Amino acid sequence: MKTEKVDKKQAILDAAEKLFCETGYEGTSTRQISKESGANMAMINYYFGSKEGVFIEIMNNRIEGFASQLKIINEDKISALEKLHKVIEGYANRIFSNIAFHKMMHRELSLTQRPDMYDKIKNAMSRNMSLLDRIIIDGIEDGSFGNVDVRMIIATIMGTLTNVVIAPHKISKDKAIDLSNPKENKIIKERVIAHLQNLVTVYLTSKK
Amino acid sequence: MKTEKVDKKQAILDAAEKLFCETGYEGTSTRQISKESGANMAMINYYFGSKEGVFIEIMNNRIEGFASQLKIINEDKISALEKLHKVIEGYANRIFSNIAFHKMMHRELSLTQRPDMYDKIKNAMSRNMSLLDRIIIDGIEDGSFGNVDVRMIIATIMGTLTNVVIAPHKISKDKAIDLSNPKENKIIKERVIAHLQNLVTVYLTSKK
DNA sequence: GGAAGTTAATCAAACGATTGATTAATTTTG
DNA sequence: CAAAATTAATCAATCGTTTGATTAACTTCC
Repeated sequence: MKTEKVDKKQAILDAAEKLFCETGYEGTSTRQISKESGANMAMINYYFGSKEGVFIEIMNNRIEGFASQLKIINEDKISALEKLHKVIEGYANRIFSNIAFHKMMHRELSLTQRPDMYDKIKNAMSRNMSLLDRIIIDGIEDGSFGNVDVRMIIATIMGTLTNVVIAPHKISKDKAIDLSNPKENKIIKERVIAHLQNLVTVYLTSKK
Repeated sequence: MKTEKVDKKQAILDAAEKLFCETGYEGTSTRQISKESGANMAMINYYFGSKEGVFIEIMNNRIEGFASQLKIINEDKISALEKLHKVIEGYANRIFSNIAFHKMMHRELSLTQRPDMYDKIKNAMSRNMSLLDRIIIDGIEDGSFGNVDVRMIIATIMGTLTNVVIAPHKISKDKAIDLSNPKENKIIKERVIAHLQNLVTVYLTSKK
C-alpha cells in the first residue's frame, strides 16, 4: 500500500509559488495558501516563520538553480559569436520553462518595498549580465565584433525574451499566444531564439 | 493671498498613483492614500466609489493620453525607416517620462486577477504594436527592408526599452543608474534611442 | 520488551491589528 | 437655505500570527 507521503512543507511551497505568481505577494493570503496546499494555517509559520519566510525560501531555491548553470559556457573553446548563441539558447530555455516564476521575479523587481529581495534578484541577474558582458567584450577585442554599446545589446537580448513571455502577443487576429500550451511554447521559444541569434550575428559582425 | 485651491479629488489621484507605483495595488491601503493626499478616507469613496475606482480612473486617464499621440506619424511622407526611427523616439520619450507608471502597467500585465484591466492595457499596447506592424510590413513590401520576423522585431524594440527602465543597470562598479535623476534619465534615453535606431537600421536593411 | 519519556507534526480556535467601506453629523460653498 | 464637501467614528470582514492541545512516531531505560 502506497503511503502517499506528500511532504506538507513542499506542498506549502508549491501552493504558495503558484498563488504568488498568479495574484502577487500581497494579493495572496495565508489562508489561501493553507487551503490550496491542504496544510493547516499554522504549518506556514511552523515551517517558515512567516508568510515572507515562504516567499524568501521560494526565491532562494529558484535563484540558486539559476546561478549554477551558465558558468561553463564561457570556458568552451569556441568563438565569441558561438558563445553568444549558446547563452541566448540557455537563457531562453530557462525563461520559457519557468514563465510564471519569471513574471513574479519581474514584478518583484518593479516594487520598492522589499529591498533585500530586490537586491537578491538584482545580483542573480547581474551574474548573467556579467557573463554576457565578458563574451561581447572579448569578441570586440579579438576583432570578431564591431564596436557597439555592450550594455544596450544586453538589454536587447534580455528585454526581447522578457517581452515575449510577459507582453500579450497575438498569433493572428483574435487568437492570442498561449505559452502554457507546450506546443506553442516550443514554437515561440525557437522562434525568439532564431530571431535573437540572427539579430546579434548581423548586428555585431556588421561594422567590423 | 494665494487661495491654494488644491483639488482634493486630484490630490487623491496623485497620491494613489505614487503609492500604487511604489508598493503595488494590494500593497497600498486607503489610509495611506488618505494620509498622503491630505484627504479624509471617506473622500476616496465619495469621489471614486472604491479603492478600485481610483485605480481604474488613474489607468484610464493615462491610457487615454497614450493613444492620442502616435497616429500622425504613419501619414508622413517619409521612408519606412524614418518612420520607424520616429516611433522609437516617440515611444522612448513617453516611457522615460512616465517610468513609474510604466512599471505599474507592466506589473499589472503580469497578474491574472484583474482581467478587465489586463484587457485595457493589452488593447492600449496593441495599438502601438499595430502601428509598428504596419510600418515594418510596408517597408518589406516596398523593398526597403529584408524579410524578417516582424513580431519579434517589435518585441525587441519594446522589450529593450522596458528592460532599460525596469531591470537594474549599473553605470560602473557599485554605481547603479538612477533614472529619476533628470540628467541621467536624458543620457540613458538618448543612448537607448541611438542603439535601437542603429540596430533596426543595420538589421532591417542588411538582407534586402 | 514494554513502560516512560521525548520529539516533530498537526489541528481548531482565537488573537490583535488592519483592511475597505459606510454612517451620521458638521462645515463650507454658492 | 439647500447642495456639496468634509469630518470623526464606526462597521464587518479579513489579515498574518499565536496559542494550547492532540496525535503519532521514536528513544530511553529497567
